[in-house]
Amino acid sequence: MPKASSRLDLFRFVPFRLNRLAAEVSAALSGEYQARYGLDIPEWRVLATLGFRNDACSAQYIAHCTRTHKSTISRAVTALMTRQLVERVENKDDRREFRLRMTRKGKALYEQLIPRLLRKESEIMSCLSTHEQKDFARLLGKIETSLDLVQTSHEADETEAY
Amino acid sequence: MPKASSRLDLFRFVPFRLNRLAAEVSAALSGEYQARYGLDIPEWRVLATLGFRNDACSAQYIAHCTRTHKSTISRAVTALMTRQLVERVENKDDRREFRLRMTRKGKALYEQLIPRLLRKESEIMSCLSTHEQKDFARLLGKIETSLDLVQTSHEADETEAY
DNA sequence: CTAAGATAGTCGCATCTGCAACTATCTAAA
DNA sequence: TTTAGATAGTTGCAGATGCGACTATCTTAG
Repeated sequence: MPKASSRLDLFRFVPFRLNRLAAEVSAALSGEYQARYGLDIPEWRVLATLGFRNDACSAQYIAHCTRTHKSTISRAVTALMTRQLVERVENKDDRREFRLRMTRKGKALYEQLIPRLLRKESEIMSCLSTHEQKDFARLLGKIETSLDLVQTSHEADETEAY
Repeated sequence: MPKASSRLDLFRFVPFRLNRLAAEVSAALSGEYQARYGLDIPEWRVLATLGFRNDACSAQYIAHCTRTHKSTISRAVTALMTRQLVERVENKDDRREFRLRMTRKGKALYEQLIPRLLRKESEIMSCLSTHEQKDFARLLGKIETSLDLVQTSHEADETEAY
């Protein structure tokens, strides 16, 4: 019996579709944070993390929970400090690390940026009904969990412990 | 009335989740095509396109339908030709372009690789039930359509026309 | 206390990839 | 036919980013 020749339709192949979709969505959003505010993705991730946790945290923590390499975060923090959007203070309890927080200027930018990004996200997702959006988020969540991508609050506490 | 302070939870923000998930899934697959066969993503996309369309096609066509920059495809094709996995022939009707196709060696590699990649995809998606997998694909498709990411067969014909 | 190993952050290096300029070729319009 | 503009593909360049080495600091075991 001859071996059936395998074929793979790239357009039905989930890894390819995720890559392409992620790239396209990022491009759609970059107009907001990049063109308008001169931020790249790692810089935006730093601000987003600092803004959500209304609290100073370390570069390492941001790297962990955004799954971004620490050198990338390091460079993003440097750039943000140069622009005086973020500042850091020594941690007396562990002098290896710094506590990062947004400056007043950084917070102002953040407050301007967030509604724009949320609006863009809504636009992109508006092709799905409310129910479908919830479903999509739920399914994404299941895949994330199975790939161990989900940062539990417990892990966050551990990383944050000092 | 004071303006409500906006916050954005990165872990619920779909663009971030898509980026992270796509990166993780790519990393999971790279063991198959990269570590085992020394292919990078653009090279794999070229092979996938040539393999699915059992037919010679141009670099430009591959760039269009995989949404990859033509310079990236050009370099991938060069690398694949060096390894004798792909060959190209002049198109007499349009001497600007070349018709690309896999060599026997390229097809052999492709035939080995496909089942591995499909198995990996299945593994990753196995955290969803069959019904959920279909649902996920359907929702992805709706988003892709609304972002105009879907290559219709009509467009394919147009691009392919010569 | 000391030594070995872990961790935070920085930086040089190599790689990847998008942009834009360039050549060659084709198409269409005057 | 000539010329302007479009298209296929290549390549130099620059920016982004992952890796690994490095320093400084902390932790833990003996």
